[in-house]
Amino acid sequence: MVDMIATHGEVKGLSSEDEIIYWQSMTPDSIKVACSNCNLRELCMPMGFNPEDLQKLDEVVATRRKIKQGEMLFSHGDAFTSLFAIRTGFFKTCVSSEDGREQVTGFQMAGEIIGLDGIVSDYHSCNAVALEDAEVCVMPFANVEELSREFPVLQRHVHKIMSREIVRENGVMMLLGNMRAEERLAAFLLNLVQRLHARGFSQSELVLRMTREEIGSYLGMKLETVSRTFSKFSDEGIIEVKQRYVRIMQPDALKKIFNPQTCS
Amino acid sequence: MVDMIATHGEVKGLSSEDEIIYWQSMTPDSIKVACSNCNLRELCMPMGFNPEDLQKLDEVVATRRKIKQGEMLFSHGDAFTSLFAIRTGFFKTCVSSEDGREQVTGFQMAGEIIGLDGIVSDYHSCNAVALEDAEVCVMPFANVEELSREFPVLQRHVHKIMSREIVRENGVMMLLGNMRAEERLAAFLLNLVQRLHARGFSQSELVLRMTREEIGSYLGMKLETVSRTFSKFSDEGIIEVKQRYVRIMQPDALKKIFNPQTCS
DNA sequence: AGGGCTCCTTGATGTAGGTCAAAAAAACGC
DNA sequence: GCGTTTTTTTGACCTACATCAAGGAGCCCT
Repeated sequence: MVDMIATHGEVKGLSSEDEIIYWQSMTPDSIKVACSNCNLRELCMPMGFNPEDLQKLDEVVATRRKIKQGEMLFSHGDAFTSLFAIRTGFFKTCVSSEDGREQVTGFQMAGEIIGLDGIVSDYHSCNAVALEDAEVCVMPFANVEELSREFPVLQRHVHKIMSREIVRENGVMMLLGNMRAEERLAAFLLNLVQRLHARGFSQSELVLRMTREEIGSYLGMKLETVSRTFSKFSDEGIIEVKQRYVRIMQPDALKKIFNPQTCS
Repeated sequence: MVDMIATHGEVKGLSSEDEIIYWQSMTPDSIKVACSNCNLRELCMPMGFNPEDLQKLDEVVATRRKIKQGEMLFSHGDAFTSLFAIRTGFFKTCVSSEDGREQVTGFQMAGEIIGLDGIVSDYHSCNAVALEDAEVCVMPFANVEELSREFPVLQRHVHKIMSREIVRENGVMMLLGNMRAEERLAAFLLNLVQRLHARGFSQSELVLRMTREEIGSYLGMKLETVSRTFSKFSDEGIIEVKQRYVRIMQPDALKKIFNPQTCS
């Protein structure tokens, strides 16, 4: 069985014929987004709903929105009204200091939720940029909170999503504070490929949607260092790199670089 | 008016006579924690409750718990059941990699909430260590969620607390990824003193509750570099340092180091 | 009061990764 | 299809911070 690697933002089978027929069978007016029959449901929605509750849950999503590559979904200072569930495409989020330095705080793919930074102050504190053409489900936060009160399982889900983000950032702090360039890049690749694999893609091949500079910004290193480290891994036969395409030849070697303990 | 600087974990007036009398006037059995008349309420609880709701809200806190300096409130792998509101004392939270490297992910003081990392997987992923004798309010997360469903203002409050933590960590990522040692330490001092000031302490004097090594771990630098940078600031007359005691002589100079843009 | 801690400071030296520069390779626009 | 722009790679050199090392200061315990 051959895994797909082409488009990371899409989940295997998402743009299936079912999907197309579903859309065509409705008049433009009646096109209403519906979590209840979304292939991504298991990624961004809680499990274990009975059918009628699931119907109700469709109300979280108000509309969908398409974002072209390079465009911003939201940016620093924008009023916060909604969370966004990524349907297709790939995003980066970044903060920038007054003097223009930019820090990429994360890369997000289909099924992940962005916009959580806006809750605390009612305006966004970071930018979300589409790294490829994307579509998101717009979930007005008022809806999220209202339905959370009604459905404990949704409430718990929202809490877990936020907690997961906190724990992820803890891990990035460990990377940035304690790890060397090779360890950071190994961790980065392993994390990406693991998330892609969870979406039905290959666990050994991927196409990077971000530049060396963006990877570097995320990992606290310069683009030249990213490039050199890729080359080093490649020379050692750990990966194959051709521009944005990466093939992981020796996943264990990567794991060993990231964490010498766990692998022999 | 002279601000206090002695004990960071306590908020000005917290251990007042009122407090002592309040405790003495009750029999041991009837001692029940109560947010409704806690001096810290405005720090860790939402505003704008009417008295009877406030009564109800007391149910979030099950018990209190004292933690001695150096002891852990929770540690990696512990089952997650509760969030903790710090009443007095000062904590650090840290994660550690398999090979023993430790990354301090934050320092927390009175009125702040810790334990959010545990929500996602039902066990804690970091350690919380008391840097001085401390007392926390134990808030079973089940209570928090139940009352959140009943009181939208509490629900919103919980969401804001988690979002604030996400935004804080974004800022730390910027520090670790983009800033030089001096900028990191300046940012660190300004942040600490600002939070202390919000609790009624001086905006120019503070006593550090953590070692140089812990500061270094948080800021991604070695303890020697922390020490040298303190000395440099001291030589330049920006601060006065005597071991753990720090006096900020030129706050604007610190701000300028942290962010050249905002200050002239 | 004295001995053994831990914590902090400061100096000398080393190095990982940053900076600068140039060219090659893709990607893009018309 | 061709010129322009963006992205990537690689080399040569440099620097901010790490590492190693040695004292010194404060603190706890008996």
